[in-house]
Amino acid sequence: MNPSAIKVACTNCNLRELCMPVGLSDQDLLRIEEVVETKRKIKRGAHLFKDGESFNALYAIRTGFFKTCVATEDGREQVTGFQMAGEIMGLDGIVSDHHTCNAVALEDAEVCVMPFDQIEHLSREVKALQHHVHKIMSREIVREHGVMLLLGSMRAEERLAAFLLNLVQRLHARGFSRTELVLRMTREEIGSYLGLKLETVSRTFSKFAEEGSIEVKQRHVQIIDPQALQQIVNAGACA
Amino acid sequence: MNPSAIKVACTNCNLRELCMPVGLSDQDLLRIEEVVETKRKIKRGAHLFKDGESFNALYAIRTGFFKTCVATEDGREQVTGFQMAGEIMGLDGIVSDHHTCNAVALEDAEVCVMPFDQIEHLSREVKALQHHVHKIMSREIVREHGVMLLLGSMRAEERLAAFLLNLVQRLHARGFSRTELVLRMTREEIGSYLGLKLETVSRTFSKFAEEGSIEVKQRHVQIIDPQALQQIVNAGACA
DNA sequence: CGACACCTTGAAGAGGTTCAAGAAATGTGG
DNA sequence: CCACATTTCTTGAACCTCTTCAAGGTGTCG
Repeated sequence: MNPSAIKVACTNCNLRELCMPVGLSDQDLLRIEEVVETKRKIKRGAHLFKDGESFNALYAIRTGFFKTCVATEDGREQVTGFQMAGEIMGLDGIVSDHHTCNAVALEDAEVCVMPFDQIEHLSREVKALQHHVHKIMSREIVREHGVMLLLGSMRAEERLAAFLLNLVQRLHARGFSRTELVLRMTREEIGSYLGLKLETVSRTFSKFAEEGSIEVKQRHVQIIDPQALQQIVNAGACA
Repeated sequence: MNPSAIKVACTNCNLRELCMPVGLSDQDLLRIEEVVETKRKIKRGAHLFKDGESFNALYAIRTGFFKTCVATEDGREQVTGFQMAGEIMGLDGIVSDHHTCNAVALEDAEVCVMPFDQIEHLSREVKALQHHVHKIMSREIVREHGVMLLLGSMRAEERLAAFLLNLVQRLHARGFSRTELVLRMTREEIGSYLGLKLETVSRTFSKFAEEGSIEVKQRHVQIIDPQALQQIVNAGACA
């Protein structure tokens, strides 16, 4: 058994409303809690799962921050997302019983391990869980539509502005500041996600800072003028 | 009732193995057939569903060809995919009970309408159906990862080559030629999907034709040298 | 404290876009 | 069935954004 595996209790988890259906009976909640068998700790830089590994479970992030990325044999890499507390990882593995991307912790992290056969079993009995699983997958599909829009039709400044706004919005939903954030990823990782080179990311940060929209000190970013950023995102479409 | 609604029979459908789980008992198959209540005909240019409409059903394409696209209020548009016979549309609508993209027929089409509440109901009882639904959603997530890789890290030629190879591969799986295809979409729609302008798409077609990899007559494309196209896709990663 | 990873900035260059014009195909109505 | 309007496609030339290459600075961790 994994030495970093720990028993878990959804009942007291403050992320419950993020990863669990709402309005469950106490009884159903307890049954789901049995599915969420263990926690697993992941050190910064370590993989939660790797491309090619067999798929067994979905993972709900309790603490920490992850990136997921796909890679081709010939060395191309693309960050497909950044995940934070309450978000679910591993959905890519269902179709082929093998993971098709890598999940890497960008800071020390803890995830809840949810064996997928148990999820399927229980969601045949608990309607709310079933629908919740469907919603989670649908949400991921819709999120990726948004990324495709970003990659396919936005320019560098628009991409970075949209990225920053998305990040703070998600952080704010978790109780953090809506104006201040600490980036857990490198410029290169941001660039990969946004389809830009790290130099372009860096330059664009500097440009936003010059314009007074943000303040940047390495990975600490302060959003000074969120509306200016929003403006940048919307303005581009007027072409 | 929709005048173009027609009773359907999965049992004889030659696309069954594409949209249905395999190894079903005759009994289960009949039950699923009840879920697939009706067909619906869509004229070229008409919407199957629109962004904002309430979500009721998933759609399996019987004949015809679709595009799905997202749009922002401010006029930006992005084609998120092209769908052909046997593929499932509408997954985007599950999360919010409303569709978040547009599905437009690029040629006269017929789809099977599968009310989602019935799918959920039945997949609580038929394990194979449940898993099949999960796989379909996971497959879409993985597909979109591929598009993100394409948009985020490939150059124009690589994108178009990958696009063509993907199209013929899917067509071939449906019994069509693996070297000849008729594009059902405009250069502009290809461009939107690939994050390029229509002029770039056109120029790149011409370039491939000059190099002898393909022959292009408007929307008729003949793949002369598939390996050359594959080469182009792989080569780019060596940077 | 030193090695290493990460970030910033500049200058030159390439790839893709934009603007523009014309050609080919498609659809429409008489 | 043909003429005309419209849409779609191709191609050229100038331009612009982002990349590439390069160097130096900053921060971090053992």
